[in-house]
Amino acid sequence: MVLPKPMRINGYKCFDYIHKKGVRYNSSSIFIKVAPANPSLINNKSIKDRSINSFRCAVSISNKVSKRAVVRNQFRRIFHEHLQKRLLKLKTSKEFWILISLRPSSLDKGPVILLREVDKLLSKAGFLNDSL
RNA sequence: GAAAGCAGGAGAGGUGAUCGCAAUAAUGAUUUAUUGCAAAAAGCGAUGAAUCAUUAUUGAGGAAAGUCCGGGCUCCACGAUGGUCAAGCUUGCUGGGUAAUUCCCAGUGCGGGUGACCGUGAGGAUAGUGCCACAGAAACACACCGCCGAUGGGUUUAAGGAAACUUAAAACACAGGCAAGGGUGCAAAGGUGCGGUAAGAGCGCACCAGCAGCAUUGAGAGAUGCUGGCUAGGUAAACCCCGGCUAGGAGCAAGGCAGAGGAGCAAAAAUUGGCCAUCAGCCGCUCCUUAAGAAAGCCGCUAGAGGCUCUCGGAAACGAAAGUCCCAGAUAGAUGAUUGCCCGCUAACCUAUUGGGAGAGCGAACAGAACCCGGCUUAUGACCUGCUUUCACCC
RNA sequence: UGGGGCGUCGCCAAGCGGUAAGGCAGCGGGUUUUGGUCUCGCCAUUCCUAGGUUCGAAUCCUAGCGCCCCAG
Repeated sequence: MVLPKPMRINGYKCFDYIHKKGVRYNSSSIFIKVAPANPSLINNKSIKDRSINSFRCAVSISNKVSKRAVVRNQFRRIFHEHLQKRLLKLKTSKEFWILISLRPSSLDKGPVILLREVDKLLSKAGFLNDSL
């Protein structure tokens, strides 16, 4: 299961903005960056006006995590499905952009452990107070 | 029955359901732009764009990979054609195939295998240069041990002679002859046998191997036969020589067009230019910058040296003709999750058997399109089909 | 996409056809009352992997694996 297009982040400039302005939360095999939304950077009209809820997410998996594209695709699908479960019903007053990035050490851990780490990091950022 | 060889097939076992993602199409709704009717507004209509909803269709591989070759396509540079030189090329037996190739098919020679069959970078080493460690006499022309003492000279002995001296006499081995044998080494100057000789040697002969010439045969690489004189190691994936081929540079991040800004020319003609190769027709035109750091304005962008079926030509690679089909186009990058039924396989253990375990479990390998094709290479669990070989047993 | 380079002992490395130098580290002995210093010795079965050329490859050729760098 993959997030629908309006919940993803598009374009080089958006990622550049998150990397510069976002607040970083670390754990052993994952880090996430959270930034308030900046819709002026999105030029694509088809996506700009639509917003299902107040989040946009991106999952970034480096070549160093695994050389094989199949493995990286599997990780991406697992993460997207998990994020859809957690964030689809949440609503906040502001819009936020979230970037989730895997470190190379995450290959050895199973997906269950990694998803727990994501939950921890999201609650650190202040989004998942109730669910935990 | 066992062990092999070759060729091919197919690649989450099949088929449904629910949810989800992407693209396209249709319908409807909303918003918006242009425009028509209308004096204007309201309203109605047309066209386009965006979003949402519903429905339908489609949605990765045999290697999508490595990016190792060859092209298509695009722009820049460039008068045309031919030749020479330089440069580059794993280009290098023959004939064919292909858009092209370092690819494919068929054959020749050589090598491997009992065989089916497999492999093959397969021009030139008297065009030249280099290298061949250690060992060994010597690594390209040499003599350590050894063999000989024909020929020349000498010493000693023997025989003859009174002596000088003489001798188809013997021994020694100085000059000399030899390269058979030993030893060295990956490799030592064609190999084996017989003759021959002082000893030897292609010195002579027979067979084998190699070279040259001739004949026959084949499209050719070659094959077969006869004759000849006996012939100077290896290495060119060392430099090189010969023959052949290539002709520039960049690469879809190519590039093109909307759009934006600036400058100039022209003001309904003419000229120039564009659509467009020409006529007609239409249009204000030209130049520069920009047109995001790869999508996020559009095109390029998926109809292609395309797939499938059948026929014909060919030994095959492949070619020709006909019919039929449309089969991914994303851009932080779409293919996933759950599950029903059928099908296939299965461990420990129990039992002692075409069994239970099993109304359970598993259905797995390599692996993810990014402008597109053809090839090569590499990765790949379990499986299916056909042909062939060897061995064993039975009839 | 295009181009360039490197893999040799635990680490740094030399060698580019003929027995794989050297330093650091490690281990053992000696010197010393002990430690350090000094000194002697040991330490590469496979030179990233697999084929090939060669009498003989770390070295030459081909294919693969891994790592790094440059250009836009």
